[in-house]
Amino acid sequence: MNARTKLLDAAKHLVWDRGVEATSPNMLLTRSGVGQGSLYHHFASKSAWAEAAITALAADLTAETDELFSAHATGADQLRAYLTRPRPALDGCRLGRLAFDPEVRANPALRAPISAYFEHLRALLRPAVRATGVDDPEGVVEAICAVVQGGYVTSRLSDDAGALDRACRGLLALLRIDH
Amino acid sequence: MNARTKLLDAAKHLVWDRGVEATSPNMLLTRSGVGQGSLYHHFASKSAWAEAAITALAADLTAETDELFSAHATGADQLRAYLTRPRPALDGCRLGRLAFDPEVRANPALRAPISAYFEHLRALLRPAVRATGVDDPEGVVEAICAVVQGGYVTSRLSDDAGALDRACRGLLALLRIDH
DNA sequence: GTCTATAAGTGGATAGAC
DNA sequence: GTCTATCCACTTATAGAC
Repeated sequence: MNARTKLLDAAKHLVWDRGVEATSPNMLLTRSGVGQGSLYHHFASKSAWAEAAITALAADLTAETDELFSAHATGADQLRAYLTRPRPALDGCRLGRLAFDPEVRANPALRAPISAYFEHLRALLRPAVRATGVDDPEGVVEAICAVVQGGYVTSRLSDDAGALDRACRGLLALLRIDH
Repeated sequence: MNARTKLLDAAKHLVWDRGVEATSPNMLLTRSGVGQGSLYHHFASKSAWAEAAITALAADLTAETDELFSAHATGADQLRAYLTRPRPALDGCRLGRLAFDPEVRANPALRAPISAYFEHLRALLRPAVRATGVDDPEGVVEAICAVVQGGYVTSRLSDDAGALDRACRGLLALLRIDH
């Protein structure tokens, strides 16, 4: 495992755990075990490794989500699978947890991979929601995205991993696809 | 307006805008127009003014929410009012935006007023949701909390204030109380 | 109560040797 | 590619005069 890979791996963990603003070059060096010279050889600046980390996290999450949707044939099955998928409720969403990070807000290059992921997610949800025949499909697509992201928020604030699960089950009940 | 009031007012704005971790004593001095000596006279440490700011933000939001619920007689009217209330989608929820702030996570005194607000909100939503006769009322209560918090997240990440509104309307449609 | 001065530590790099 | 040394600004205070 070369230095660049170690750095990127450590950056992904730190950005997920602490966000960009609260992660320092020193933390990255300690966690990766790589020296300062190597860090600035492989990445020109903090925003360079932050962007690489966010891009990699977005690619991972996109691949997992694509796999989940392609494993099911009907819209109802896809929505059920999406809303019951196991999630690290107390750790937060790898991408959504960055919504209020000041460095992410100030830097469009950091925000772009995140907003692209959410656009992709909406595109996957849209046909599945339409297939259920609900009123206001655009609103329901957005509500599904929001319940997951908000479940992470209320779980973390209440220190209760069950909050996210309950919110998803509640939405499934309203969608009337909870067997 | 005395120094302490100016400091608390500036701290509330900064904590809402940037969170705790990313707000420095210097920013507080600049925004409040108060001198360094006064700051450390009125507050012993950064966590002291952060706690005062969060406690005040939670009291404001609790009062607004109580007022909204008490202005309506039926559960359906209360839920409709809660989900259609105007919200600063791109600025974020004063309390929910702190969910992934490292200083808030590390300091139970900062988290306590926030989790108390969400417990209070659930207590207001619970009878209103039960009155609608939905299946899984506990799940639906949590879904309502989550859709609002998640709507703030997806609005901010997509730089689209409409996302929060659409999510709330989508949930109202599923609740079948959207006239 | 408010002011200015000071300070130890960290953040985010740059320089130059190896 | 990796190392150590160095740098300036900023963070979070503390000290002591007014």
